[in-house]
Amino acid sequence: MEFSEYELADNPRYSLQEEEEEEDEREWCCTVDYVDSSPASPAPVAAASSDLTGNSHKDSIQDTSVPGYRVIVHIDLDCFYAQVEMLRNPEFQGKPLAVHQKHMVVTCNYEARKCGVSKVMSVFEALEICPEMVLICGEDLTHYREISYKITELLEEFTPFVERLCLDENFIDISQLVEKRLQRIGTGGVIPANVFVSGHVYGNQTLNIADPRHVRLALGSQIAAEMRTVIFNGVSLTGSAGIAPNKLLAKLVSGIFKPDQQTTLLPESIQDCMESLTHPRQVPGIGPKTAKRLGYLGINSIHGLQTFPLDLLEKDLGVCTAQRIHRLSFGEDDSCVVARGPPQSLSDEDTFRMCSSLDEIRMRIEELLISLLIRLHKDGRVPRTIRLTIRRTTASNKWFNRESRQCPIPNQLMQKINTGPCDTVIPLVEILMKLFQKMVDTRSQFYVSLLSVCFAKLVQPTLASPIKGSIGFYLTQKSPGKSDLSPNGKVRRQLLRQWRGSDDADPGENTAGPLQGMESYQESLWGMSDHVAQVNPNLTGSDSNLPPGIDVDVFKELPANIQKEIIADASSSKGQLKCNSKKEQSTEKELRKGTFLFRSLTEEQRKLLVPPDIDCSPITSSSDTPRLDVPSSLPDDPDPQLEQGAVNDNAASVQDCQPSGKILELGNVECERLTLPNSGPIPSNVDPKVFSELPAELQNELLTDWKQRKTVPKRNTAKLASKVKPNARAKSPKKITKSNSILKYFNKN
DNA sequence: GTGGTGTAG
DNA sequence: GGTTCTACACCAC
Repeated sequence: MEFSEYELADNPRYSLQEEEEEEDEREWCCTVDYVDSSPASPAPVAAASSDLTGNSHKDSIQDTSVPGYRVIVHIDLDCFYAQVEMLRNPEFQGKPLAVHQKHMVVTCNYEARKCGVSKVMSVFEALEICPEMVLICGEDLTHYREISYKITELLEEFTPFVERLCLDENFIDISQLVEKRLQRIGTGGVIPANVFVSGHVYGNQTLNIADPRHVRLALGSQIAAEMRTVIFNGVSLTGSAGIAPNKLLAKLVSGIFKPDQQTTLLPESIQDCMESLTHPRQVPGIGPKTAKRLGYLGINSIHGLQTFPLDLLEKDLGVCTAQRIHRLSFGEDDSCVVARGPPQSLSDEDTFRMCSSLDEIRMRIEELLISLLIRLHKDGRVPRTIRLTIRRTTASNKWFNRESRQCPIPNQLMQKINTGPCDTVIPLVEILMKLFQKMVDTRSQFYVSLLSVCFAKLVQPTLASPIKGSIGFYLTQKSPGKSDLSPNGKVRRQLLRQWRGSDDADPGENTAGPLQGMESYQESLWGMSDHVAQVNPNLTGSDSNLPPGIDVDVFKELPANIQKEIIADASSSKGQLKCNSKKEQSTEKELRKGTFLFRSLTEEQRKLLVPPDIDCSPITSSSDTPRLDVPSSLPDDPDPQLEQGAVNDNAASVQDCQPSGKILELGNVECERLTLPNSGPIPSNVDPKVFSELPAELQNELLTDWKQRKTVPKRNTAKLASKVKPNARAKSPKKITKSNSILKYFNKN
């Protein structure tokens, strides 16, 4: 087993130095001395394990070298989304509130539950039951994700053995914290008689301090209570906890007393606890499919599962699954708590009633992609794979299975993926459209009700060419007075937090409000903070004439000329950013994402902004040019827009995303001189109409760009494209500074 | 090793 | 079935 770089090298909290600090700050907290950063001390050996779903974990950090009774805590935030929303909108406190995604209520607070509202109820139904209910759309998970990671981080202050189950649930293995505390309170092996259980005990079972298992669980309950207190002090959210000898049981009992309570399960009550479940489906680890198959076997109760012949079960479900769920039915679960670190993939998806046109598919894919690119930029890692998932409804048969296709991301595109949407959106959309066409015969009628875009195989960019915004970038920067980048330094701790998405200071350094800093990361998205408010420092919400729905703070972050453009657009009834009630929200969202301008352009206009390094235009294949691994049987996309300005007449293909340079070529061809308002000469292969519809400033930017490119030594790019290696081309002098380019609004570098 | 699908929470 | 994610096992190639 190996510790991930994240776990050991990048996480200062697990260093010895930090342990000493932790001891000072919180004397009751056990030191984390089983993870030693010194090279002489080998990392703890982990056992391959499996979680409740049967997934094995080769990189578990469970330390099997320490004997003793396991104590696992499961913390489940109480109606998480609703709590977050009440925190963000204190005026909603005490009112019935539900959070919905599309037409479904996904969670609601206890006031709404009192009215009969429940999860997975339609919004319509919920409002009928409770007309005064506050309804909040929870489709944008950004805030929830932020707070969720903050909570995990707070828990990691106790121990590194924290496993995120989902946004609002964590498992914590506190076995070693318990052992430490035991050593501290037990003098000469004698346990004080005043050991108690914090919170409820399952079945009101009496604690027996003569039983070392009871003592450990009791101490565990105290640690769990402290964890809940830390969470509440840190983010003002309450949660319920379960304390038990394994993950399965901890999860089962955490929900018994809610909200803001906890339950400890003593070993003698395990069988009672399991038998209290009315159906196998209630066992975490037995999902709807498995439960259905059990139903076919006539197994509809825990007792039925426990007593069913294992060999028959194995025949039907396979040996592995059968044995696993059979053991689960007895409350046995030896799976380890696995700190997984950063997510292995980032995805975004959207559902809709029906989508049957390619244009709409493209638009939705682009929206998902831009949203994902922002998260990716913040993450700092680079994906090697992109995946498109769809759910379609055929005319003959309604089915809900998902289908997906994926492909590697071309190297040169991968390297640019974190620099800004201009560089990558269009080629990535083209890739995704190809993947879509790989699944759907677009020549016939199709209906799609879900689209999901996923970046997978996330890797750190090499330190040799770190991407700004990534941890790698900061680690290679030498800034005066901040040279402490040692594994134990607080700078590193902050970097970790930046990666996590909360830029606020260390606990203890910042005692301000619970949500402070949660949104601060947005300021740095796409490098907008590099060009910031000093452009127009006096602007305020009251005098800005901003269109409704635009966040003043975000607006102030924008360059002055863009601010003017927005105001001008707002005052014009024909402005591109004109808002209707629905559009207001998307405008704000886009502003927050820093992509509003890009999105306000037509596709053809955007293509003009594609930087020269990435090109989707067709190029004759070359042996030394990396190619995207999409089967050539894909139907070629006869997209005329792509062919515009192409080097040759080949049909556009995903495979042809090459670093050659559409704009570079534009700058090198003999230009037809056109007379347009604000115009100089524009390249012959630029549609004058498309160009003329661009905002004047963009026209000027492009003209300047083209003019500059004309100073680049002339060369036959069509030939060059097939000869020059990608890396060499990436470093070619054609890469013009973006300081005066509209691209600066999108690029941080 | 890669890609597609299914299961799970 | 309904949402929005994230993760991983298993299988085919």
